[in-house]
Amino acid sequence: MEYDFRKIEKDWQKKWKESNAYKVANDFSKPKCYVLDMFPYPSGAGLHVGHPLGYIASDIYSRYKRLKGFNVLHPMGFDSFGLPAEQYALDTGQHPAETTKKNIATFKSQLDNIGFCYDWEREVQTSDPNYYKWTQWIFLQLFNSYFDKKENKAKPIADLIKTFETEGNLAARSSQLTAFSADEWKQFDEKQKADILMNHRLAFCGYGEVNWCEALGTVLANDEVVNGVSERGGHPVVKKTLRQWYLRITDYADRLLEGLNTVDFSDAMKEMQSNWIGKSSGAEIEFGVKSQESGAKLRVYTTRPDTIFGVDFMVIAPEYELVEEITTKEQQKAVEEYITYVKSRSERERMAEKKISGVFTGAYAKNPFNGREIPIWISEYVLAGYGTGAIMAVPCGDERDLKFAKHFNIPVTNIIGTHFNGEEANPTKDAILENSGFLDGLVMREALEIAINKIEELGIGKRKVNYKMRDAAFSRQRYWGEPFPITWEDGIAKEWTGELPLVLPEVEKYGPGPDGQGPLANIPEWVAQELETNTMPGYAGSSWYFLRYMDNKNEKEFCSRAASDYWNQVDLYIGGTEHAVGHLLYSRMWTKVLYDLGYIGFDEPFKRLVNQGMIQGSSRFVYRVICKAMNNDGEGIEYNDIFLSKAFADKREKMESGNNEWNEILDLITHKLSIVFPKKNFQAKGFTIIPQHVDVNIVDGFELDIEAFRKLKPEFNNAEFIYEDGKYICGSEVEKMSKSKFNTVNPDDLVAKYGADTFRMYEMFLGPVEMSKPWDTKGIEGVHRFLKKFWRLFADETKGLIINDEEPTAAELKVLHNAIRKIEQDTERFSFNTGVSGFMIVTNELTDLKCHKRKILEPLLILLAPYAPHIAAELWSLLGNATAVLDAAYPTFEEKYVKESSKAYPVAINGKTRTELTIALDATQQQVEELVLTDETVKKWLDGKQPKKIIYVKNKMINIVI
RNA sequence: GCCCCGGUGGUGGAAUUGGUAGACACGCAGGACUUAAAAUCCUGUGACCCGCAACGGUCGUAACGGUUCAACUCCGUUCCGGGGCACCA
Repeated sequence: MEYDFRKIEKDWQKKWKESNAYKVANDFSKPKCYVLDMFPYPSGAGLHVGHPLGYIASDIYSRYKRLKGFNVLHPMGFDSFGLPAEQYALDTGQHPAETTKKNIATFKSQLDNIGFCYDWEREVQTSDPNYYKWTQWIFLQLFNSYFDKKENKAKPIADLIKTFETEGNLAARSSQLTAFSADEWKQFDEKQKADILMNHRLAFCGYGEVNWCEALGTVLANDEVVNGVSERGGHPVVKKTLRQWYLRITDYADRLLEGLNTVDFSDAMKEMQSNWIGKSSGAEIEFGVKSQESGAKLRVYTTRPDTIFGVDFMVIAPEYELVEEITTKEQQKAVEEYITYVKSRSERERMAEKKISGVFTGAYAKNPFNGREIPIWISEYVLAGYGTGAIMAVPCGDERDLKFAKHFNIPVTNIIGTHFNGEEANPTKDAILENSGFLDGLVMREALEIAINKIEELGIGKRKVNYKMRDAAFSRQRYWGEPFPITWEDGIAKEWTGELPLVLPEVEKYGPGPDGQGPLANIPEWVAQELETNTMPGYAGSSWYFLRYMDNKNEKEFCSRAASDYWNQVDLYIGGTEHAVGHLLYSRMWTKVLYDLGYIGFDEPFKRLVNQGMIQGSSRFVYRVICKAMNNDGEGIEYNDIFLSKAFADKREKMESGNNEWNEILDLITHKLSIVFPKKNFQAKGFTIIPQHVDVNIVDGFELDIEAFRKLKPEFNNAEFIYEDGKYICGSEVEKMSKSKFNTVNPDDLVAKYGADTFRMYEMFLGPVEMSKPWDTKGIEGVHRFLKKFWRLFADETKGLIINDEEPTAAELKVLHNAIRKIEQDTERFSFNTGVSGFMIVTNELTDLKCHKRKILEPLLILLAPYAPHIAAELWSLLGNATAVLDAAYPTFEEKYVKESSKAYPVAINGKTRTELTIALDATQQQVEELVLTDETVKKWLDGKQPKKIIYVKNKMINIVI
């Protein structure tokens, strides 16, 4: 009776499907547990071994919770709108809906293969009109709401209109919005009113810069732009301003920050989010510009108004509105050239640039306190979207400013005395100010407040809280996304009056529309209805999908209140850190809005978040040689079907024409040429080595399977290989797992070879779920061996079942209960790798004890069921159980079976362990000291001396200080 | 550049709260079983030194420095790898 995993797994998957074993009911009588994975984008490459890492972890946890009596919601779906499908459509003409459908089918079959406990009845797909109907509906809620600063929450825009009608916009006096009275509001025409309301809507329209590629006639995503040119075709890319939709997430900045205190995310994650929000306090200060009689003012934001006397220059963003106005004639050309240069640069490049660049405008600002003239510069490191787009540079206190000053020979004022050495800027707040007018002699920390007060008093600026976070751009000039249920009449955006969903129309081609508009602008009927031609971005659908799973068939609501009250927050959310500041912030914001508007009863979506590490690919390379050769008859060829093993290719750095390494390779090539062209007598003259990715699936460790290689690439049927030690060794590199790098490993292949249970446990055994690591299939055998060994506790090849009903011994009970404790703890704390090793240990121990007792093995089966559900189900039923192991009761750990009365303590001398002593657990300090001093090893180390101190930590260790 | 994470034997990793570094596996080496292979089982396996022995010694958790009776764990500096930086998802 062998462990026939192929048959067992197929049978059980079939049984589970037929019996609806994973159906989740909205059974409100049971305690609930909501376990969620970040749903995947169904890419054409299918699932690779990196995807299931988190899915297996959550599956184990879900099954574990079910055994513990919870009603567990553990759904799966697809984030099926997105750029790759659209690009594929552009390339091949296939409708994204078609390819997406195919890809989803592949993903689902791959997922089912691994034996996950999803209730597919609850699946959601963001590109399904029945789903995006509600995405559009929520968008309209955002569009029809504003953020009430007083109540610190979203409210219907109708409320705001009422306020305008009765009190006008008096509150606006303290902000940058225009103030008006109730009467004035009533006088405004429709367009004026609409424009004002647009300044308050949570989803609003504005203008923003995009990566524009003229040659492709389209807007490009950041990762489609490489070094200022388009990734496809290498065309120039510039900034272009287009009308865009935004979400007013900045209004939620404070609540997003505060909410972090109520959720169980890692400190790193919380830190990333709060850094992204970037709350800072300081002041906005206005500086007069010298050359401007018009009274143009330069408004800067600074967190350090205390350093105002140390300002040696100003830097404004190249996009700053006053650039043209203040630039002097002499500097005009230089400024224009610089701005042209900056236009070709992405924001990322601008921030990452180490090289200092900038240009002087010729204009000077005036320090409002001492009248000092300060040169105004333009530099790319100041971004228009941050603060006011202008900074005051204080080189003695800021490294970046100091480098800039040094580079352009701008004299540096020292206001912090000895705290500044002229070499390195010092951002201290503890220095006593010098050269600082009325602030002289004050500690900076205190000067800060005094400076702000003075600035406000003089009316040259005001206290200001600033956020680094910007409002979220919420539109794309693309096809494959949710259409906005918005129409434009006379420049006024209005809610579309039809019945949702507003279905994405068919298009003939997926290319861009006119003037940088999306493909929808090519459809006459669409344009005729004055419908918005932008579509929503990828994160629209993913910002609320966790709510739809709760009640995915509901046609009347996005989710019934009863369902969301019951399932409530996601108890455990698993996904990668790459979503730290995108998806996780947007979904938190949407949840808060839905809560504010009374649609759900909680304002944080995810109670606990676990970040799974990324499984990287371990790529393999072959080194192709392109060589030139000649023979004595003057015949010359270029030949490129020779591959060098790694050891030779590694020498290429050292190679120079004519040196030893070079000649060695030439000889090897010449030899190979004599095999390919037997009578020609070619002599290799020169060569280049080109590393090429090779499919990792035909490489064993580092050794290339040449037969498989020839089979896979018939064009290399006659290729020659230069071996080392009789093998062809490949190069390797750790990279992202991707089809284009030929380093993807398909779980299907591993499941076919070792079974789903082995695959699941191996992925967990690889290491902590949170850690990133390159994939390596080596080692899976060990896990497979373990499952076979586990099987042999129950069944013998020849004798069949070997289970008996004898009473367990104390030793056996101890082994079992140690395992219960370890595995339960490890599962709870998400340490699945040590959990797996716990199973290995208990199996090894029971094998050594030759234990085949039902009373020991049956509880063990329940422990294993979440990790390896198929083998557990099979053995469970072989033991004669009529019920499903899925709903068995989790075994309870009992202390009494594992209790010890003594412990083998490590005894250290000066911190180094020298021996071991077994001592009763309830021993006192004095007893231990006496005992320790009689020990031979200790005596030897003491060498007759008296110990200075004996440290005894109960249940831990003993340390003798000499 | 900025923010976050990581670095432990030949390899993946363990050490949960500062308390025996290397659990559990892989690989490798040797052995048993077998006509043979597969499968399975047993033994050894961080480096170095001494030695008849070892339940003997020294070193060792990226590097350097610090705190402590005690540091993989805490602090500081540096190096390397990964993720994010607002239109990939």
